[in-house]
Amino acid sequence: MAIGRPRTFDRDTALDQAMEVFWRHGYEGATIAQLTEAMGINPPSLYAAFGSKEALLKAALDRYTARREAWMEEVLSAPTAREVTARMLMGVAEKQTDPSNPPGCLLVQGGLACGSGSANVPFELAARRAQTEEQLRHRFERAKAEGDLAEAADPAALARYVSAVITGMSVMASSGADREALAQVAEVAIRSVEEQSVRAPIAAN
Amino acid sequence: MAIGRPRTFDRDTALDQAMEVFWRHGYEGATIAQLTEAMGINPPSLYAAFGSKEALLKAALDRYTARREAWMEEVLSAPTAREVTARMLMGVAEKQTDPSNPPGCLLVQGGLACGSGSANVPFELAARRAQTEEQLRHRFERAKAEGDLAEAADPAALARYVSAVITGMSVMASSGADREALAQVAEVAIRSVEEQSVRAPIAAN
DNA sequence: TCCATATTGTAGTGCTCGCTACAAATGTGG
DNA sequence: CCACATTTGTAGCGAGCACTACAATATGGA
Repeated sequence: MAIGRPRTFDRDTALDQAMEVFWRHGYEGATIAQLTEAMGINPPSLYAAFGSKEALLKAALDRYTARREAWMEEVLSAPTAREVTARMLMGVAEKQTDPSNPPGCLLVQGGLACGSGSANVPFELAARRAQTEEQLRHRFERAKAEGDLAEAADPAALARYVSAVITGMSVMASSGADREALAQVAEVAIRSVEEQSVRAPIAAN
Repeated sequence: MAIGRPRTFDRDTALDQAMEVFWRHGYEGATIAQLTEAMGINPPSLYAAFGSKEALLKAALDRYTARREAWMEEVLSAPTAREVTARMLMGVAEKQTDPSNPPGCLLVQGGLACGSGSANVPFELAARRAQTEEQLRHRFERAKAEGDLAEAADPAALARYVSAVITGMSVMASSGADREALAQVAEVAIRSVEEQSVRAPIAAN
């Protein structure tokens, strides 16, 4: 059997370029022409490799979350809820203003409201944002079980709160806020979690 | 001199309908066909009255902020920084989940990232969001001068923080969070400002 | 060497976009 | 009742959209 003409581009490299376009212009604002030019390929190659514009977005989102996985694990491995929050928010302040990427977070910039033809894109992004919140909730539940968070603390509410602050920072970054501005916001938020922490945590590790 | 055929629609009513379409679908996701249908007019009437799609958005934004002006003044008239924040965030939790409007905030849902042809729409929205932050900053500066906020408090940072939380809540609301969820976030954030308040404020009002 | 298979580049497809030309309609002032 | 000014509805403009038909090209296997 024959194998066929080999593809001239690297799938993941092309996906990185597409990610950047979606990140900067949003799903609806990104055109196939912009995407193909950034990816260095022609439309038929794009459609053969990814299927559709929306499927390309999903592939880019998969790669986006996969890229942050290692960092997320490092964040969640911090010994206390307060330290988890601090690493998380300070990391976000840095990442969202990293000049080697578009500002903000792809899961927000991708599109909060879309036209009727792409109505499920906002859902897709929201579902991926919810994953981070869930990871935080689990971590905070563990913190409470370990006596690190106060008895009165609500892990789900805290996770929602941290998640909301992250989103707010993302929007700030996308409209031009610099790292110091984001770090100031992070600092205030970190104290909120600190406030609900037990003063002398068990710190069993 | 003659006066001409009278217009058959009310400008502000039509603007309200347009506002809702932009709110629900974003600037790029809203089509002229959707707008004219919601406004109950035909394209030539829209263009004669507002000039262009972008000018229509700006008119809708003007109306949006004008509508909230009275509420903002009521919020800012609260006696302490803590109370200002509480009224603000609890009001936001309620307004952003009010079923008589699309969820979230028009200044966020309108569009964070846009295609190259509408690049200044995100700027326009960011500028309007910045106004709220500025109002909060002024109010917090006054609070500090009145001895209501601690000496160590940074009014600008606090205003940025509250502004970021509002934005985060807006995104949460747009992806389906209910009022209780938003109120929980608000509650945590309010405690952050409380923490920077002087325990027995001068409360000179 | 020739076939089978897959990708490539060119050049479009139909469709919807924001926007407008134009003529009929509807009012006021003389 | 006529002349003028403005709006209305119809119909359609060029441009750009996501997407694809097709032929040329490049590989591995027989």
